[in-house]
Amino acid sequence: MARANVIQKYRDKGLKLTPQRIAILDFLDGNTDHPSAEEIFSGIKQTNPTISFATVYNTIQALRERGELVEVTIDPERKHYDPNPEPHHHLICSKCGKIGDVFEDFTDALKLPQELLGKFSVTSNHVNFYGACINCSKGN
Amino acid sequence: MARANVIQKYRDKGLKLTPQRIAILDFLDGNTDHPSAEEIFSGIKQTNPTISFATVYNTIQALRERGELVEVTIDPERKHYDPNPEPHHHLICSKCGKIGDVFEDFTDALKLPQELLGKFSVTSNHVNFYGACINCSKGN
DNA sequence: CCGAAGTTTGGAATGATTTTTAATTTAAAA
DNA sequence: TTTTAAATTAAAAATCATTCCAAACTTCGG
Ligand SMILES: [Mn+2]
Ligand SMILES: [Mn+2]
Ligand SMILES: [Zn+2]
Ligand SMILES: [Zn+2]
Repeated sequence: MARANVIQKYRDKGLKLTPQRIAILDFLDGNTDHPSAEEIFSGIKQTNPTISFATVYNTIQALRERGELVEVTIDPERKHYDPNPEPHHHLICSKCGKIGDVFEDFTDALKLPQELLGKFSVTSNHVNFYGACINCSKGN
Repeated sequence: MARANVIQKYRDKGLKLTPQRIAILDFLDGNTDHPSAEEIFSGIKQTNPTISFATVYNTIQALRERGELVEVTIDPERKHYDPNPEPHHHLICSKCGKIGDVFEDFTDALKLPQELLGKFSVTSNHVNFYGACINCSKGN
């Protein structure tokens, strides 16, 4: 998305747009790396050397409240963030930790077994695929 | 499993069996609640008032190294632990946070889309089902 | 029993994340 | 523009789960 459009989009959502926020939005726009807060912070710091962690966390929260950013709970060490709020699944490389996307709806296949049908009503599902990314498969 | 058998099982794995460890093993044996470290700690403290958090974490680690306990990374706030190391999937109640088990192998249904086949080699998968447990559905 | 090796403990340290603070900046209305 | 309330910022402090540490204590084989 063009930067001007990104800015317009968030202005419409009632976000006051500061240079730091624009840098964060810019960094996240189209980003499929599932960065952690720290990774967002250091990515931004290159162009905004004075940005603080609080600003990163504040903005993460503002975006989450507006449904524009999703917390990804896959890495036991830290939270990661996904600027794509569409439901999708993830690949996790057990070697390098890289998180990739899988856009496919498995809902039809993911039926609960009989004995659980009356005990839990499912509203959504999320699949994690563990294995090795191509990079880590090669250098094995 | 009978307590004597549990003890034998871990002795065979080279674990020195202290009263604290036995209490933890006892607490975990057959437990399907996916407790956090804190929940293990307070569950044990009733009968072992002097136990420390470090012991709980030490034992968690010892059991994990022996493949007897699995870290569950579902709750963004804290780690949970599952004494069932068999591959299986989870139900997460979005209301009360309760984590339940789903014993069913969806592997055949969970094929990566064409374009990812050459980019990632999957070794395992894990499905999280989100929704409402029967308790939370009723009191809705 | 003895002793080596492993374990427990309480407290301190760590690391990610959140909250607080006081000063600054902004949006939006006049 | 000017005003003003609300939002934002950077830095510091607080929080919370988890890990580390050094000293005291157990376990278990011999
Ligand atoms: Mn994603
Ligand atoms: Mn389970
Ligand atoms: Zn990799
Ligand atoms: Zn529930």
